[in-house]
Amino acid sequence: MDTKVFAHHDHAACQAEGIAVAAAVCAQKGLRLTPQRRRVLEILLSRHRAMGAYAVLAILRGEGMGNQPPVVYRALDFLVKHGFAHKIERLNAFIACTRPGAPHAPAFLICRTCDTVAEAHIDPGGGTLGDEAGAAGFTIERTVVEALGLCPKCRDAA
Amino acid sequence: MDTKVFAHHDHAACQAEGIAVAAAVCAQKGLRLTPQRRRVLEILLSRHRAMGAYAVLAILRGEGMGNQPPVVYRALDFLVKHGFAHKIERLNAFIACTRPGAPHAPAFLICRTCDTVAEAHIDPGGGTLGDEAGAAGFTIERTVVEALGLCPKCRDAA
DNA sequence: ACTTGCATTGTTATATGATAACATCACTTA
DNA sequence: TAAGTGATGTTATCATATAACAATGCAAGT
Ligand SMILES: [Zn+2]
Ligand SMILES: [Zn+2]
Ligand SMILES: [Zn+2]
Ligand SMILES: [Zn+2]
Repeated sequence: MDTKVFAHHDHAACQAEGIAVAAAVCAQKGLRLTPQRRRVLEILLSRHRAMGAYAVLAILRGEGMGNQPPVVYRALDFLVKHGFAHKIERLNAFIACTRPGAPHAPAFLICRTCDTVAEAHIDPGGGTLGDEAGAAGFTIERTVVEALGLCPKCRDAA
Repeated sequence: MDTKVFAHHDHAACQAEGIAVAAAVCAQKGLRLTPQRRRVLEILLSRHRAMGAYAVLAILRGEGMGNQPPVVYRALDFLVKHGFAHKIERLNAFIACTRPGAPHAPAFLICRTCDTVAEAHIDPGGGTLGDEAGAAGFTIERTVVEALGLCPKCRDAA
């Protein structure tokens, strides 16, 4: 799990690696990491928080890289579709993936005080829910798992 | 788990019980299950599907029980706050609780074909995620767990 | 009955999140 | 060059949710 995000870490490396991996995966799969898409990913990578589409759009606007909602939604759709970003349903917001390229079932730890979001990885068919789904004949294709609470730093501060 | 919702069952009993339990809990806790709130709960209980706030509002309108968004959002807030309904984050929609009154951590199985939603119950601090959160010092207060896939009926039909 | 306080409801307006539709541009390939 | 495809620009609109304030209803205490 990437709970390092709750503590000090080499964040410049986070960002650089995120972009580098995305670029490598795109090159390998024949996808086009266009300037807009790359910039949106950079924006998401700039912090370990989820950002709303319109917050991203505001930044793009300031840089002359797009003025209308579809611009940012298209970029976000691309990033989410290919696993470079995730949508946090609870927040209607988006965050860069910390394990891009590799297929995985993400889960998120969301601090209600500082809004930091850590990405964990789970077995989508595992646990109690997987057992019950199996017993009921329900086929799980995708999971949304988001835990809300307090990160260690904010808990200690309280 | 209430996966009976994927098959034939005595649904009239579902509805009657939902209302009866809500009324009993409200009486016991000094809450007011007003006509509007009761009616919204009845609407949610009418099917094992999540309904958008505006879909509920459309029904209320047809019955002269409210014309503006705040009417339905207030009723939904009340029902969610006191555990008579849940919000499905993935769908921006609401569903009646199948275990009202008792505190619980719900999880949902959402069929992408027929839109039926079953409510399961999980241990919020259990499983891989709970372990990882504990290891990271993250305190889980609430969980959003939504599995998307195919219910047995729709899978057999495919 | 009166009044005081508080929860609920009515209503207007607006904020926030997301997509449809269509024109234009750019890059690839025949 | 021409056609085909994917990406971008742009307008308009839809969908979801809340702020703010007025009016009403209800209960407790006098
Ligand atoms: Zn980092
Ligand atoms: Zn925090
Ligand atoms: Zn039923
Ligand atoms: Zn189904």
